[in-house]
Amino acid sequence: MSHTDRVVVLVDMDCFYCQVEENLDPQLKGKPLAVVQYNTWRGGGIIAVNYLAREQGVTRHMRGDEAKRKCPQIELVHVPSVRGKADLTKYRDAGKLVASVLQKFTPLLERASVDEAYLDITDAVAVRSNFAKSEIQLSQVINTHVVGCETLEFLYSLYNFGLCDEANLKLAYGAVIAEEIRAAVFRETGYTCSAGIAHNKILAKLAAGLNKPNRQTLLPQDGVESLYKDLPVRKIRSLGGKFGDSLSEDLGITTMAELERFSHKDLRKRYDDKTASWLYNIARGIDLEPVTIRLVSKSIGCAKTFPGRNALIKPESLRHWLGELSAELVERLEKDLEENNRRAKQMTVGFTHDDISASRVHGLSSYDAKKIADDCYALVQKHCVKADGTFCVTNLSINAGKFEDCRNVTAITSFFKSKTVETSDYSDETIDLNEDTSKLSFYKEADASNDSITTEIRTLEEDEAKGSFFLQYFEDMKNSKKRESPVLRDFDTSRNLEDDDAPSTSNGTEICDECNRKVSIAEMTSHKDHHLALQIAKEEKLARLPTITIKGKENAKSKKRKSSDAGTLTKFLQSAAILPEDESEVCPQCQKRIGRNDLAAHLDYHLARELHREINQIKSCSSETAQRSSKKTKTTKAATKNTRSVISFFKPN
DNA sequence: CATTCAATAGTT
DNA sequence: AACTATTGA
Repeated sequence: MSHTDRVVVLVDMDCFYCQVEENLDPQLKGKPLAVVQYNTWRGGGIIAVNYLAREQGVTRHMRGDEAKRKCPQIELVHVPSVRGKADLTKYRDAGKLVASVLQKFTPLLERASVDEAYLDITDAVAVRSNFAKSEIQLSQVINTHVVGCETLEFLYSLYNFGLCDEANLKLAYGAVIAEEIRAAVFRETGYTCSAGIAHNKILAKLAAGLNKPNRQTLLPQDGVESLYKDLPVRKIRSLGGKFGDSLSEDLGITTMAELERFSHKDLRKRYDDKTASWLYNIARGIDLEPVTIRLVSKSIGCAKTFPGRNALIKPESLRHWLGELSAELVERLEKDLEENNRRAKQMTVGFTHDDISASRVHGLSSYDAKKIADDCYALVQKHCVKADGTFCVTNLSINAGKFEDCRNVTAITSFFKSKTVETSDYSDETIDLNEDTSKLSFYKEADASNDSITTEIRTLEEDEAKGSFFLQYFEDMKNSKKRESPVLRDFDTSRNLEDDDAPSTSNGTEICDECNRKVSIAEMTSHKDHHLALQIAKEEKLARLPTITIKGKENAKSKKRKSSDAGTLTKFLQSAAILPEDESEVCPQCQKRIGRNDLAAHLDYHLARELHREINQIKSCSSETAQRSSKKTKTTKAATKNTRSVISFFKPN
């Protein structure tokens, strides 16, 4: 029961609105592009920029005109204007399509915005690792970056020298599944996305932003320290605004590493218990907030600003715009009723007048645009009209919420009560019955039948088209001899506080000069062996890469030799560190002192590292062709030549 | 005169 | 219920 038990993925669509436009009009692909709303004032406001345009320095916040100046070739797509205001329907619909794909991988899906969602794939990972027949291969995580080390090094560490903990293995399977998720999203929607894989939501979100676009990032718990070293506090979700600024100012800090120096007690002096605990945990990469099932929004609203001279001062214009807003609102509410079988019971009308914002709540008995507009008009007028009878409104919004389910929900409710505990590990998760659980293929299937879950499994098995996670899940469950009882996860935020007085670096450890990680002194020898053996693994992986031709004759032997030779090689390297100056030279790559006779081989080691990095980059950009192919050829040659030297480096003469 | 619009969560 | 803060495209 620890904070590293879960596997959380944050899927974030790349410049989503731009991708939606590119797919609707494929001619736009390959061109710098921005999406703008309204073109009346300085070319409209930019709300999304694709990566080609970002390369040219185009950013959000810019006006369309400014973007044109920066990047004359840029294509500007305008958000359609309906009833005088921006209509974001197509992006909302595209977001729903993506969510429907994500849903196939776990019911524990939380839509965080139109283009972002959290997935708790802990159970899918458990299934994978329980039934895995072989080690995870690099090819399964070819688009994955790992914070703190090379992906290959991370994979290797999972299976050797006992350095791996269960937690990192889970994340590795999480990355494999995340690759599959992103591939499915692309296959079924044509959109690319980035993802973060970590033990919690905060870290998953942070990780997802590290390698964009169309890449994913695994953030191991032991990668947090290096990442936090220079990470500005504002990069953490919810610390990007005023609170983060005041935090930085109050504590006199800039980075997360600096925040970690504050004890819980120190934080408690300035913040309430909840905030202090949250900060304390987050500074250590701990976040216990659960992924909650949420597929639909809790409110639906629309708004419009009337800046400067557009301010509303006449009753007719006020009534007009409330009419437009309520028309849009009703349209969306009716669509929502169709899709989600629910009705909003309350509305809130918001308004800004003379720089003062206010809002009023009102019952919502029917989806009647005229009645809503009239009700809103009365409320706004009552509040905004001054003593002299004039008013000046610069912003209007209408929001609908307090949804109630229309459908007979008892069948589903009773299903959860009777079946959830025995079949699922989600019993501790909040399940909002306002959600349209019938959309979950699993629940729908189960609900449609009164038979037991086992019967249901057979139905699913017979239906190949239902290629969901659950098919595999139940398949594995059924074949499993022993099944662990459901585990209750602990999200109590008051727990998991480490002892304030404990030293941040425990005794008996040293920093490995290869990887800068803390390693216990007792384990240092085998840890060093790990780095050496890693090189052998790299040779093997290099040899296996399909686009690279390397003589593989030494593979089998080098693997066999691994255990027997690693120790001697360790001694070789360690002795190199204390060589006298006249018999050695300082390596220009790593500044280590290397015996003169071994310098050539040592340089090959660095070359192999570099090659691996290059090859990784080529592999991960497989869509590009022309420009890359020349580089690829060059690299292939170099790999053939140099890797053999690396092999010989490990071969006893 | 100018991001604009949308959605959520927390506080009082 | 009203208001504020935050995030994100």
